[in-house]
Amino acid sequence: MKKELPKVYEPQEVEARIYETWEKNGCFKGRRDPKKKPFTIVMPPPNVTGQLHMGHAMDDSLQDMLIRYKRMQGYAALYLPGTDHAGIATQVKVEEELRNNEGLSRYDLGREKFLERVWDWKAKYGARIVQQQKKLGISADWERSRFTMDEGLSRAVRHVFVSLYKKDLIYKGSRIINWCPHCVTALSDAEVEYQDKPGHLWHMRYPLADGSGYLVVATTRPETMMGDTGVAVNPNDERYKHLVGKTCILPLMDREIPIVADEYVEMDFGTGCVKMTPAHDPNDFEVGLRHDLETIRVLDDNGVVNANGGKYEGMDRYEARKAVVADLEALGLMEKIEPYSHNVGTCYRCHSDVEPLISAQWFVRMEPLAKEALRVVNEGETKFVPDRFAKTYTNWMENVHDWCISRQLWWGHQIPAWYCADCGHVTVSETNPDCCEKCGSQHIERDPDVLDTWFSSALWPFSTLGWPENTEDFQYYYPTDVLVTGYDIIFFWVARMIFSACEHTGKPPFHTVFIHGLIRDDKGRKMSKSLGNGIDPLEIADKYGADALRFNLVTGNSPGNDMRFFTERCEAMRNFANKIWNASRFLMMNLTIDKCVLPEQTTREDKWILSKLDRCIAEITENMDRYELGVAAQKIYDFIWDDYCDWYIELTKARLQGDDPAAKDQAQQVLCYVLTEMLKLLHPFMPFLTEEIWQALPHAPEVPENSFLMLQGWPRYREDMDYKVAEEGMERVMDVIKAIRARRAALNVPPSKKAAVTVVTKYSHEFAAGAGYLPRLMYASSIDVRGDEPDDVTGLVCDVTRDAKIYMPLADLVDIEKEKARVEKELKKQSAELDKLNAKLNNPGFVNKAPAQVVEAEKERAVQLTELVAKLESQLKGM
RNA sequence: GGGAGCAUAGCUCAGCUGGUAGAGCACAUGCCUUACAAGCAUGGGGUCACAGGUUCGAGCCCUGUUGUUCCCACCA
Repeated sequence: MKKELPKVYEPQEVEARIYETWEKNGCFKGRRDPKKKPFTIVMPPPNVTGQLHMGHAMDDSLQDMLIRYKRMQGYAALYLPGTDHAGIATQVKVEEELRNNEGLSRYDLGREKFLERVWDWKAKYGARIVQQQKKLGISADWERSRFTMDEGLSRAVRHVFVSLYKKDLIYKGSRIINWCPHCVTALSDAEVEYQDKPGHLWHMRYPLADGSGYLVVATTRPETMMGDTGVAVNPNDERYKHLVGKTCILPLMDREIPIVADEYVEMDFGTGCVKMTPAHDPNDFEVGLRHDLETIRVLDDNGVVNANGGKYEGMDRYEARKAVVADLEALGLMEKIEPYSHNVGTCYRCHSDVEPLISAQWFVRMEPLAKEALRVVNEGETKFVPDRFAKTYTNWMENVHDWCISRQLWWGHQIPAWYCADCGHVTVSETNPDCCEKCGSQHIERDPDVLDTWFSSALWPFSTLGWPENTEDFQYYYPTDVLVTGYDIIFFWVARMIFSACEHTGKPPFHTVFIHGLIRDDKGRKMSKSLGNGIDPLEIADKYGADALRFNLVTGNSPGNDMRFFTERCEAMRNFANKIWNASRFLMMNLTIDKCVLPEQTTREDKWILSKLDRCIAEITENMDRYELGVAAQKIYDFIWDDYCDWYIELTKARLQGDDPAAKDQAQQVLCYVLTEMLKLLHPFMPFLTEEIWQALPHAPEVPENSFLMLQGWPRYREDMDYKVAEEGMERVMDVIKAIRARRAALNVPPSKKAAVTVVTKYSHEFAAGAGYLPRLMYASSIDVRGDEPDDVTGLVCDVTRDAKIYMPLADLVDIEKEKARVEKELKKQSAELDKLNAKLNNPGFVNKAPAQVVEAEKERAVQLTELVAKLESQLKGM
């Protein structure tokens, strides 16, 4: 069964074909199986209109690696995908399109027609990202794909809303909220990004009403002064004590406002007098409540001054700022202007400055919910990996404010609350009511607002499984196992899933939160549209293969840390893929067996590689279980390249190309067996390549025809194996080979020039067993392995390893002085090491206190080093 | 104002519970060795930021310092 394969691996051709086969054969399907343990990952739903970026590629790849691993381990794995309606983001996009193409606003269309457009958009682009995920090899159960505005999920949202409302955990109230004048909606605290921006501190004079002078207030926001309803000073401030209780005149508005004393005011900041604008500042609002100050909103929903703003009405907030400042200056009321940099809240979607303003919104009462959400993390029912993120989470949860959940958008889950025009009662109901539940009036109107998009995402781990129905899926798969996401959405999403799940299902939604970092460009900058430094994962996958991309994304950094993306690294990973391809190609070219069974008799080099494989399996399994995916990937990389390719294949060539059919079979069997196991270990990381190769290999007799690598069992390590002796022997031989290579390289001897090699060692039997491969690896024309020194070593180059002495007739190539210097240097190095070691062993502290195992190992090392030093000394003496 | 991360080879980063410093890329030398030049072999290159401490032993643990990045927070 010889196969002709291209010399270079071509992922482009392979990947699409393999994926299609997997999908056609239902390999990704989550199947409930009472005999198996479930393992569930719900995919963080990307935005419906989104495009796959590097962050998704990493997030999805990590999930896919975990799910493939668990699937191979025999779990009933479910990888549940879906998309998010992404309220603001999507609505903004459709509005943009509408404006650009038809010059219309959403108000021109009206709510119903506009929503039709959004659904059209969703239908058009919603599947795009799924196609992109498939290119990466994501093995999600696509048939179960959910959308946050599906009927089922919408029912869950209404159910939750009503349930929380009934428990008084949702309320409507007038509070200071973050308002985005560009998106024209309220935002939650989490949706505000603070940026340090250069600004000014304006010192403005407010004349006292009694004409006895003026106060100077310092502000960063002069444009809100029309809404000032007081000036506050600290009660202990001697400068102003006499003014408390008096009034001053608000300039430009000619309104008399009280001077109040409040602890909130810091005496040593600014002037110690603060203008109070309760409608536009959360602190002022609180002060206003304490002192019964009036609340006057002066900005409308678009950030434009309203009728309360006097002559400034109709001005945009920035315009108004300029006008106010100019007018105050003209009146001589501007005391001074200082440059001042301060934190300005911006909208996480459009980055406009957020306007704090008073507004009637719906809120989730967080304090009672946070309690359980904190408990499950503190008590370890839900673990963060790496665990430092648990602190991030608990810090946030401990200080969380009530969550503003209403949005003045159209795209989303409309709030299930109806207002009665007659009695004012609010009816909150899962089903649409005909009349007011209190007075029976039919004059009821539904709240036009929709819910925060994260309100529905918060239910994702259970709403996607059919909850609130107690479905079989829900019973079997819930709670889910691992949530994989970036640290940037712990607050938005992870925290909210946890408290929602605890509240509604009584269980935390997953036992592990696996956090990864962000992907940055090669200079360490965040990838962003505005910088234009984003790298398209699909382009990379096209060029280097999805496998190479995946491997790149999982290696070279530790969990939770940001990663810089280097295209060159993809190249290195592609080379790795190609390396495996060629190793496999080599095997195919030499293949005469049609079943892969580990032979009963094995050679020492077979035992060596099997033993290495075994350790590799054990370690990689452990790493995978500890979410150390990068370490696991690195280990399989090293094993394949260094141990299997660079050594083992070379060691088998003599047998493969020799005349002994039994030896030939034996070598093939082991090669094939080890390759198969390696492919399994590598499969979670490089699913396409491994599947492609596996399909072409002979399998174990029990493996059915037409089966897939992705559905094979995860390798087990064989505890019965004890190849320690074989392994050590092999490594002694390898040391000699390496020494010969090094000497020849140092002397620039081309491989074509063979030499007669003499090895002096007490382990000569180990070399005898290598008669087949040694000449090739030692570039030897003849090999003489002996226990005693040869009689005449004149004209021979000498080198030593810890267990052997090597002679080669290359002396004519050697500069004897240089050679001496080299040996002396080596001797010095090794002696120093030996001295250090002896000092350690003579230190009673070490011998008595260090673990016996460590002491033994060091003693052993000392013996070896002593031998080596002795050899070096004798070598030097002979020069 | 709190909290966290990072500082290791020229570059980018690994280094798990403390036990002789690693990888990839880059560099140098020699190789078209019958799987692979996207390769093979060999080599150079590190006071593990700094200062203390714990320990028989510290890149790793503790304290402090410096530099840097990020998150949170209602000083106008």
